[in-house]
Amino acid sequence: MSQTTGARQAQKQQSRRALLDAALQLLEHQSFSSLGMREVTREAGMSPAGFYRHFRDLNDLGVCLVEEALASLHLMIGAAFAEQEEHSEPDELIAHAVQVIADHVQAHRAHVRFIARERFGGVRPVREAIAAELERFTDEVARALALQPVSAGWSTEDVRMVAELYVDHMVLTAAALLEADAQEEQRITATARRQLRLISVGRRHWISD
Amino acid sequence: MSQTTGARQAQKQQSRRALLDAALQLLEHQSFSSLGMREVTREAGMSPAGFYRHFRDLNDLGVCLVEEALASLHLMIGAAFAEQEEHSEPDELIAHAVQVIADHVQAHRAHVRFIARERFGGVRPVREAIAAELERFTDEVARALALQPVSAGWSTEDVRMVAELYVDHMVLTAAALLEADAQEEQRITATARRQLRLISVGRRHWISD
DNA sequence: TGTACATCAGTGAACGCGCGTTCACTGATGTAC
DNA sequence: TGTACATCAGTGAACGCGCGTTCACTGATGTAC
Repeated sequence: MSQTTGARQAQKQQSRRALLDAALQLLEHQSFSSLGMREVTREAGMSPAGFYRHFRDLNDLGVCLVEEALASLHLMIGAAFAEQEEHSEPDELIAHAVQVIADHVQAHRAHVRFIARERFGGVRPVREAIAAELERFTDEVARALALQPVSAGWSTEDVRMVAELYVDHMVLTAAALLEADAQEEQRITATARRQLRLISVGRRHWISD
Repeated sequence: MSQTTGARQAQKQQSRRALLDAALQLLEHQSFSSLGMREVTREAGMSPAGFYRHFRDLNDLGVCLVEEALASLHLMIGAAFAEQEEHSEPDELIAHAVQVIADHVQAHRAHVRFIARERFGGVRPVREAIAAELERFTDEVARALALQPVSAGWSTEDVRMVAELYVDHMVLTAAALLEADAQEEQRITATARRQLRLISVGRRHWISD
């Protein structure tokens, strides 16, 4: 029976999860390059040698975290764009988008912190994995932007440039929200809405080459 | 005589410089939180114990690096704004500003890398020092923007929001240029110019509250 | 169902190594007379 | 200028400690008959 046959696999999966979660936990107060694997196994309640049953080394674990963190981001942006028809007013749409980011930070704090911290961090494999995922992410945003009426007649470079601006802005806003208390959160989201409005005004009056 | 009296101080200053430079050198391939102080003294050609004649610990050295790195950035932005009268065409001004950034990255590669990498890095004292300096930096930019004719009638919040957008954009562009070869540099600067133009268009058509 | 063997996730001890910090020291530089 | 003493930047040895990795192992889970 597959239910019992999978028991071992299920346990292994659970241990792997424990290692990933332990790492995310520890990364709240340090950056990835200073993380130790004894530290991670200790936090996960496993003996040091057990680590090697799941990952080749810490960088391997790091790359898995990148994929995991950006998968949830993909879902977020998908949801945000899917709902845009519900908001006829541009300002309403912007307010909603910023709220989606704030909610995402609330729900995936550790993942967002990891991406923000390691995007320009000192560990090449992790940095490159993040760059590659954000690239794909920007493509996705560019495709969605190209469908909006305001982009009619725009060159692909111009659409892409706006997509990059939005993605960078989103990641920076998320990073800023990480350390904010309730009051700072108000200020940050208010500023983010203004900035998105400025970009939106720029798009409406843009003359594409 | 003060020339000879200062000999000891001058030598000390030189050793301190050697430690800072050694750290900057090592930070090309790792992040600050994984830096070791034996590593730094080794690179500087000094015995480990000598370190304590100059810094309390590595964080102390890190904060000094922040101040140093952002001092050169202040000079840069000052120069960029001072020269703006020479460029009557907005597009020319934007192209010039982007060139100033590219030149700065070329001339202060290690400093720029340090700021980009540690801005959201895992070492709190360093992160907070960078945040504080960028804050002052943004104030400076906001003051310069307020003087431009296009900002007439704008609320201080709106001017500040644009300043933040510019500073973030500048730091991101500088970070992107760090790892770029000649061809990528073309793409990055071209995109940066487009983005600044979009923001510029947004500013011209903005209606401040 | 029961039995005998295979698999393999996780253990615990061991290894050599580099770490950060301390300490008493050395010897060039600085100062007082 | 010359001498005797003070300062203090930098040394080299020593410390205890936690690191990453390896190894033979244990015992629960899975498989074949």
